[in-house]
Amino acid sequence: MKEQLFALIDINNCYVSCERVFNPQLNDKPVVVLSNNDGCVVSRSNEAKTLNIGMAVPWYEIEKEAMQAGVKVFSSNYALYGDMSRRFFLILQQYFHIDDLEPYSIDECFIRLTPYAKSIDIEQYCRELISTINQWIGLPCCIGIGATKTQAKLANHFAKKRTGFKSFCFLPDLDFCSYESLLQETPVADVWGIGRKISKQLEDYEIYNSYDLTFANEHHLAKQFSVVIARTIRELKGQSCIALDDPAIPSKRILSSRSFASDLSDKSILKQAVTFHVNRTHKRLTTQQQLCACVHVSLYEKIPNPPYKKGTSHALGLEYATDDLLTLNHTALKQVNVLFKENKKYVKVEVMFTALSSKQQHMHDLWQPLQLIQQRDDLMKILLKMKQRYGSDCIQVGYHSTSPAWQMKQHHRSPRYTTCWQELLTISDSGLAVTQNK
DNA sequence: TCTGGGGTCCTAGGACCC
DNA sequence: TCTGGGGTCCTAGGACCC
Repeated sequence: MKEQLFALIDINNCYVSCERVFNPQLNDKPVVVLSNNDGCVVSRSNEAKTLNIGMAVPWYEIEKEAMQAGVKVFSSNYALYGDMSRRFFLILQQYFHIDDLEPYSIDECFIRLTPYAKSIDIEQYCRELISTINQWIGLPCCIGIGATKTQAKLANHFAKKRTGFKSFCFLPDLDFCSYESLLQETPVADVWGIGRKISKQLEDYEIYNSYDLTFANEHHLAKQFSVVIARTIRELKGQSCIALDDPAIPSKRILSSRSFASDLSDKSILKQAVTFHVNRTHKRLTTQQQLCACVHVSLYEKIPNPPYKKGTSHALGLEYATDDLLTLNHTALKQVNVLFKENKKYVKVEVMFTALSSKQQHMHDLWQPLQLIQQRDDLMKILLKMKQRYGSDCIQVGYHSTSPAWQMKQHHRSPRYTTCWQELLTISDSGLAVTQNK
């Protein structure tokens, strides 16, 4: 198999770096940016890191000490970060074809490098990119390159932490001994996909660093944990298992949530909050041109011990997938009535839409993406496409059993029947879903 | 009338990421 | 007294279908 190459580029200490662009006096000073409601630390400058200010630390825990140490603190300004991020991705598009880019977060992007490997000097090209980004929008970046996405992540980690690399690390160029010793010096929790819980549990298997994990028994660990860890091991060894995502594929879930500044127990205010979140979620739903199949509402109540809140949720499937705001809001509010309890203190509310396209994920490979077919012409187009793809004249037709009308499933389920291509020409019913006969 | 296997769909919850 | 706000994927288990 042909060797693949992935790069990961990201902005160093993104939010802090954005603040510094507009306030150069912050350079060389310890700076932190806080999350919503100034809850916890979400970005730190290197100077703040050396003061041992951890990521995601609750601000109230360190506020006093940090202020004494002269740390500059900012509430997050997502409009600013979003705008800087947009410029960052625009520059990337000048260097790589858009199909070779997978924006991974507001400040990170995976790049498919394989097509460029032969025609360019990769190191020179990447260093030029880093310097362009710095010159044009003032943001510092690092690039890591590996044969897999997990390796690229790791390489980016090295590029950032090891000054010797000077912001650029090309793993395939390292000799095996250097790679081995870097792996040994990297705690297993720093591997992409291995979090706090799993890394702790891995100690029972005498796996402490990335090297231990790379050469661990994949099948054994897969049994103990899940297939995810087996995939990570293969990726560490250079066997690519995680492909570049297609950014055109819309999200499966869209959610909006927020903690309240203070807890509340008034049902009508809670309903207002839910409506607010329905509005936000609905905006993203329509931007992505999706339909909502199911509305989930979660209310979080206050509890005395960490994590200080506990959620109860309720989901309601819609009879028809829709993007109608009034219907969605009505559905969400109904659930507040179900969930709400008098005398409880609520601290957070969440509204989530399951988008229609997620239904496709659960369907058999041979299912044509679920569509409600209103027009006979549309039906014919789909059937033609299926005929081309599967080369079959035999097609199964029925109301789809995964109609979003879960509550009314019994009413909507109809026997599927097998028919032939010619017969279908006479069908003009609406609300049909179509599948190839197995 | 009873039993069972194979499969799907859905929920809840856990772990991870930034 | 104070602990973001998005997302993803995976698993287990119950209900249901043929």
